[in-house]
Amino acid sequence: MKAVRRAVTLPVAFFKRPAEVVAAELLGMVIVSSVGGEISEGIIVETEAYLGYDDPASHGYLHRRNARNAALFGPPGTWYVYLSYGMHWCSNLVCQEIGLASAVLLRAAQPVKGLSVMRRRRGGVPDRQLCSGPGKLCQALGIDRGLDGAQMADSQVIVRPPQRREEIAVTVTPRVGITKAADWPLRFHLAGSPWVSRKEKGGRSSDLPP
DNA sequence: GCGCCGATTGGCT
DNA sequence: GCCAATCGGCGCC
Repeated sequence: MKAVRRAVTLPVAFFKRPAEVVAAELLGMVIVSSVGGEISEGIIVETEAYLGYDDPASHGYLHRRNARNAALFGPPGTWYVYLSYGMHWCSNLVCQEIGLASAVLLRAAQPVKGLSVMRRRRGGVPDRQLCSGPGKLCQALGIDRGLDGAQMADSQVIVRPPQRREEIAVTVTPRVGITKAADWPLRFHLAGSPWVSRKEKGGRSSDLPP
């Protein structure tokens, strides 16, 4: 009898590190959704780091905790999903340690599998825009509040390393759509990727070891 | 291609 | 009231 191939996902230890490290290393990894029994999958091309209670742009700034952001204060590897502007879901993975309120926001992905599912969920927009933003990514992958608070490895949406790790170039820019600490360079994306949420306008490129 | 603006919900001042 | 880790449509250059 053949050995069953177990789904390989990231260990909790991966998330037990500073959010900016996790954010950079998530680039090039694969996000796999089986929500609703339908597989859809993409390569993560854009992320943002939120550092925790010291970060004015973090929902957990100054330990501000409420019913909505409780998952952000959970253990590393926890999904934190919240509603933005009353209509878009945004997905984060908690980093570092319990209570720090540090996380990485998934901002964009390159669709690679389940394109028809994504197109249906996204209402037939051009493929380039299926996952080119945090709200779009959630809609394409079927992510909503149902994922909030789940441990990633036990959930219907997991992240795994790519089949083979290629050398990638990461560009760092300020974060998007925030007003506080808006100049902190904590947004990361694959250099030159056409699948990101907005065009590059400057930013520093650097090579990441394989 | 770029910038402005409305939609819509919930938590906070 | 006011604001927000957004999106898509519209007007204008």
